[in-house]
Amino acid sequence: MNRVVGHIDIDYFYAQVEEVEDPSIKQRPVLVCVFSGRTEDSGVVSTSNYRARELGVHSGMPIALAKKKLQGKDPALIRMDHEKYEVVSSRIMESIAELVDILEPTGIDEAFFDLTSSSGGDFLSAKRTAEEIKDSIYKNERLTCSVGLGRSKVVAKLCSDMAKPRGLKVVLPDETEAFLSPLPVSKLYGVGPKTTAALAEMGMEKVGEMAGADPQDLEAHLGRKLAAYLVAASRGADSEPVVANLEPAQYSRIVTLKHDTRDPAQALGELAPGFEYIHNKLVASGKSFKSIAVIGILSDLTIRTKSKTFEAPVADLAVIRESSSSLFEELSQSVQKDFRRVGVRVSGLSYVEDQRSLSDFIRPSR
DNA sequence: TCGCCCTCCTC
DNA sequence: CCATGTGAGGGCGA
Repeated sequence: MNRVVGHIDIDYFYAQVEEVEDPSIKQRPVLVCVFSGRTEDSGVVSTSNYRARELGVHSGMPIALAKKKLQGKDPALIRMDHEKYEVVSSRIMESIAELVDILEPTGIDEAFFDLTSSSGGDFLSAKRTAEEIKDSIYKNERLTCSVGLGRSKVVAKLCSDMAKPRGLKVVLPDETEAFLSPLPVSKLYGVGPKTTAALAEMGMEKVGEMAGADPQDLEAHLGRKLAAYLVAASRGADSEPVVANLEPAQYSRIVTLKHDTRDPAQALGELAPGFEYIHNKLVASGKSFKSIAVIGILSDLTIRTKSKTFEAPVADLAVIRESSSSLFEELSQSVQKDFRRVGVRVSGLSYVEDQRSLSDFIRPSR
């Protein structure tokens, strides 16, 4: 049977949530900003509405630069409120889950879903479900979203991307090759600037050119996994299943320092709330970690890490603090420049028997 | 397997 | 002049 895979993406999510909360800003450029706190306007634009985009603002743009572009345009600058968006997101995900076979959230505002068995492989039936999802989100939250349907994750994601804002695009199985072939390779999920450049060097700019490429050649330039993925994806034959309830593999926290420094004690001080945040995550999820890393982003924006792995899983706040301390000691001695940002990450997460909550025994899935 | 780095994703 | 924050995954040398 046909696989029927969907991808949903809420339009300019953070900014749209802010518009719903305060409709009076809707006609203005809306910028949801991450203020780093170094100077008044330091930080970046996380999301903006379409009015702002028309005026040249985009995600990742420094706030000061965005303000310059919007002089005289009466922009609304709003501080990002992650918890608020998290609450809205959870409600939406729960509502979608009721309408699909499998739901795989891949971010705060997007998810893959599988409709293969409920649609019986029929895209017309799946399309009706997709419309139902869109309608229910609009009815309940007043938020618009874009949805794509195709025979694989890569196709579904491309469709939702092309459908935005507020659209629905379906690519039927027998339309897939013709749909993919003329697209630039950079449109494919997982193909960023570096991979695009590498492919261009091999003479490949369109997806169709990869479908017929020599796998050995691709592998030599891009590595085994990526080569295999690209050949499959370019034919719309990527076979990654939609999987519900993916467990996080790591928790991390990075902060921007008030002032650049090489002093490990300073770095540690500003990161202290980060240690607690990670510890809370571990406790809440009932998990322990096996590896811990500290991350330093230097004044020239290069990234350095230092990590260690324990023989057995641990979860103590004191261990996080003390390991980070000694790792930062080592890292600061090996770098020539000051830290601009510092972070900590725990990985190799696992459940520890006596930390599991009762619900895990009542409901063995998880 | 570990440690480190690179690439990519989203907003 | 200014450049956030979170997480996944892969390559590669040791």
